[in-house]
Amino acid sequence: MRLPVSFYARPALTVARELLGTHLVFEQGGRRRVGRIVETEAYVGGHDLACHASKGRTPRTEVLFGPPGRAYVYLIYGMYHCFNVVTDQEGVGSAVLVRAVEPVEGLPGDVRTDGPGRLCRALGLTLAHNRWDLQDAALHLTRGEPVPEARVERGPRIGVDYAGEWALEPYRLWIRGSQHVSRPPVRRRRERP
DNA sequence: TTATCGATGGTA
DNA sequence: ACCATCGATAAA
Repeated sequence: MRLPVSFYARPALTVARELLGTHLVFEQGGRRRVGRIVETEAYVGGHDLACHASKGRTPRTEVLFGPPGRAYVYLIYGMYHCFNVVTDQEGVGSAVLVRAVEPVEGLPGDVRTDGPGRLCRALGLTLAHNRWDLQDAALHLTRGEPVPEARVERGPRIGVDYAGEWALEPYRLWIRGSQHVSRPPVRRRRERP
């Protein structure tokens, strides 16, 4: 049930695809929160100028080069967190950013989990969870209903314009039609009251 | 509806 | 100085 290390020990783009539909589980203070992953982004290695690993090995990026199946959580704009899973072989600085989940368990029905910052806030993920092993009973991923290829949509990654050509690569993946994807490609029409 | 702007702190 | 974001506000 829990995704094994072999799941993560593949190229980031492959993991980003396979992560769609899986469940992100985080337990803290006796509270269990679960979200179904509906949107991801692959950061494929040190040669990928959008990937933090392109800055080289630093105290912050070291975890990206470490063994697969660990959490990479960082602080962005001083107030939000982004949750990634480290992928590929040890020595390859790559990861997959989880950009949105659909509430499954332990989350108020009205809480927003679309967007990397919002989902971390909703689940309670912070810098304290950086470098955690994703085999941890309190933080891991589990299998979900497989998502057929026809339901997978791809496009450029968000917020990485500084990365030049790399910003154009279609490394953002999401489940077509999900109401929980951040910045839907087809502008969500307002529900009629 | 889209566009702009500022909060806020780790990292280098 | 920069930043893999968000939410408030303004403009239209």
